[in-house]
Amino acid sequence: MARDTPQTHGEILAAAARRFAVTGYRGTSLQDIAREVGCSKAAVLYHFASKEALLAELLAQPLEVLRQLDERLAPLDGAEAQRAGAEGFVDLAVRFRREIALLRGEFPELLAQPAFAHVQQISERLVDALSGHTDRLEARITAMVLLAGISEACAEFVDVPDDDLRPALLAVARRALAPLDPPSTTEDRI
Amino acid sequence: MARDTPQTHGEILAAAARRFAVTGYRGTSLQDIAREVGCSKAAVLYHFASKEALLAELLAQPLEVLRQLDERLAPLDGAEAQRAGAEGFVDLAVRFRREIALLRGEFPELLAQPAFAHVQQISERLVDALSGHTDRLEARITAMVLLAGISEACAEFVDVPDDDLRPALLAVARRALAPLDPPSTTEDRI
DNA sequence: TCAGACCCTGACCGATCGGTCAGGGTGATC
DNA sequence: GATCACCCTGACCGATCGGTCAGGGTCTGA
Repeated sequence: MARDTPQTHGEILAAAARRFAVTGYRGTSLQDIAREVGCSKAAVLYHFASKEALLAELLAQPLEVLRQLDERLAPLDGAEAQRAGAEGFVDLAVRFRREIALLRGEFPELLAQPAFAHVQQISERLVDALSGHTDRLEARITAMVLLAGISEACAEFVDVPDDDLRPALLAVARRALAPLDPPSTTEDRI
Repeated sequence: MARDTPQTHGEILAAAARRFAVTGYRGTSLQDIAREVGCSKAAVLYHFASKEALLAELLAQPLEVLRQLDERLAPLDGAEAQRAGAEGFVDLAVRFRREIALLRGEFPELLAQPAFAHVQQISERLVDALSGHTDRLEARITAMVLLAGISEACAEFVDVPDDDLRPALLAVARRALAPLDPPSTTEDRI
């Protein structure tokens, strides 16, 4: 038994993450990954049952963190949900920049697969929390702009240190959500 | 001479747009497009020199509009550039939802190709305008969040009428840019 | 009636994809 | 020295990709 693999397993995972971040999931072949590691394509498939399994393992941790965020947000309401949702998602996005970008950029259809069905649901609940559990179209659009924008910005500013990126993203989120946060229902029209 | 083609040309273009929007550029084969049109794959390649040429024609109009926006923004400065940039991009994104989503979602590498090099430059100038031509990291991050978020939201809310979507997006943009718009340099920290 | 442009087809091409498989090297255990 | 699990390789598979090609209908104009 012991551990599954000494080091190659991890090297393959890291190489895949690097390649996926540059050329995307579909744009990266097992051969590409093998070349980067310095082993054969068959070796990659010895450590991982399939290309999809490789992706799944790569996404396991960020998806688990996303699930935990979903759990934390469940009992919250209104402005509280918005604030916690924004902070939680910014943290997550900053921490898992590459993985989130990968997920968001390439998988309207992969996320539609049954194996990732729960992710879709969690995303919807996150939009719901960010919009303060309102059905108002404007609130939902704001939430979507923020979630997608934060994801993309994280992927784009890969080299910016976490401690610079996080507060800036939080500030944008707060400004964007501001007039919706206090229930100043005076302005309904733009 | 006369016109290039009677109707099939347009049908192929429309079918390609539909398929690309669902399964992405790479995820859509010429066979898929041909099947949707009801002709052979060879017919598709009779009307378009290559798959890439099909994409180029599909993107021609939105890219031209983007170029015009870039031109309009060139002489503007500061808050004026921000306002015009936000309004112009919201209009463009709402109008060309599918194409923008396609471009943004799939082509970190296709955009890197020489044929699309100018698009990359225009995008950078657009970020520049949205951040009020400032080098401040926070401003640039805000701009990126907005541009990416607006694109994604447009793709996500395909069924929302333009007249509902546009004002909502403009409102988000104004809120997100608000504290940066007047140069109230009192707050530098979050 | 014939020529030629136009539109399209089916067969085919080489390349590449994800994945399989038989077998070889190596190191620990008995 | 034999055994066996583990790690890995090169050769190979069927499928599919974008793209080519020779040729066949169809329509028009001379």
